[in-house]
Amino acid sequence: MSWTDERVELLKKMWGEGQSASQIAKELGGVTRNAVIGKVHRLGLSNRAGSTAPAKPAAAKAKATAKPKVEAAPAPKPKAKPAPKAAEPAAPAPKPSLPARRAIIPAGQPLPPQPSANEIPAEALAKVSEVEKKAKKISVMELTEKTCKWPIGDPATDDFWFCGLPSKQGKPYCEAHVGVAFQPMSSRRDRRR
DNA sequence: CCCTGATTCGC
DNA sequence: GCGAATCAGG
Repeated sequence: MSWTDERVELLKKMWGEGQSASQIAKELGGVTRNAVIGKVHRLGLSNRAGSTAPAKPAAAKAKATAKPKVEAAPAPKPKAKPAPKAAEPAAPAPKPSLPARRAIIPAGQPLPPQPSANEIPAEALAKVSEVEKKAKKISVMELTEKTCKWPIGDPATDDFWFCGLPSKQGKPYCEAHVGVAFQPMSSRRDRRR
């Protein structure tokens, strides 16, 4: 597969939305997450909201197979960029408004079934109860792709908030809530594949 | 062990 | 330019 204009566009879009490289790769198909990341770098858009490693002072890593690359030109090059990360002119947004990053909550994920019906393993429910005690109680505004979107309380009252705990990979909920949210599928027999 | 992005370097 | 291999961190 090659990086057609459309594919690059989708890449930019998804990356901008905070999608992970693997997710983007999966969506695009025919490419690995490495390819996506590589492309991202080449496109100049690399940093976005805090990622896995927030503090990375771009340390010069001397690897094992260190190539005796004779660069280090003593001549003061104006375009040398050994400097720590600074603002990158890569995205000269002519639009002063619209924050570059918007925590868009895609409605793609299945909405949480209200924790009422369904017979969910007592353990799972217990776990949820426990989790809800230490939930971050975040508001809808604070939801991101990485926060558990499990609603707690009555939406019609003030006693309503979202779990907010770190959601599990790809899932919209945290560990505990994933347990009760995605369990209903076949409790007895019916074993797929 | 799962994941994440970052970087390098042969192609 | 591309991306697998590798690195480094959560």
